[in-house]
Amino acid sequence: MSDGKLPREFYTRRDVLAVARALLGQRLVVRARDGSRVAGLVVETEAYRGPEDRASHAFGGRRTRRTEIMYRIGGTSYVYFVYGMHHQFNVVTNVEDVPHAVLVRAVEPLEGVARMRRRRAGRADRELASGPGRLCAALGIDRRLDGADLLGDRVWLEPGPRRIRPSEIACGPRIGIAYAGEWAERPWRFWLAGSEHVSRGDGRRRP
DNA sequence: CAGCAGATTGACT
DNA sequence: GTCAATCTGCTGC
Repeated sequence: MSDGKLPREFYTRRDVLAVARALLGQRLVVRARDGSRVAGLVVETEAYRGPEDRASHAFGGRRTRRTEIMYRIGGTSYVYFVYGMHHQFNVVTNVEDVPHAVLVRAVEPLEGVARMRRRRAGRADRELASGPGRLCAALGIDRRLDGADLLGDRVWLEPGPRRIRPSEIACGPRIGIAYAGEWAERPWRFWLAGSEHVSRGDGRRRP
């Protein structure tokens, strides 16, 4: 296995915050039904550190059919369905049995843009994948990809086109987890400062 | 097995 | 800024 995919060691690092930062600027690729590629540059992520993180689905070591995937080895895809209509794509990190994961919240369209425009009919390009539900719709990610190996051939990450400097990375509180108390305040959301493709979770929060 | 809230989005006041 | 859509998984009766 020596193609351009990010290696297993990228995902099995013990620090999920480091992986959340390192994912910025990488290329998320989904293989379409006809074998062609649809891909985007990761511009926004959030770290979830179960079992201690109250905002994580794996808080308290919760282990159900849905969360079971989070306990797999780093480099596994965790896709779940929320609000009755949206999918969310996560990257499982750390070693087996440690339920850490990174939610990919936004990507900048790179390949298969015509297909994304079709799937997201009527949206401006900067809104094609600027949100966790939007990027799943644009890239064609659904629960069929839950549990997929990110070193396999259905969905994976490749090194991005350029190196990201630490100074380009902004951080702030995670979105939509107000119920998580003090955990909601932790600055575990990361994005490429200045990107026009980050989610509106940004501007929408706080006065 | 009913009720409810959710790692959101888009339409509308 | 407000709110419905829509359904799964979890919780509790």
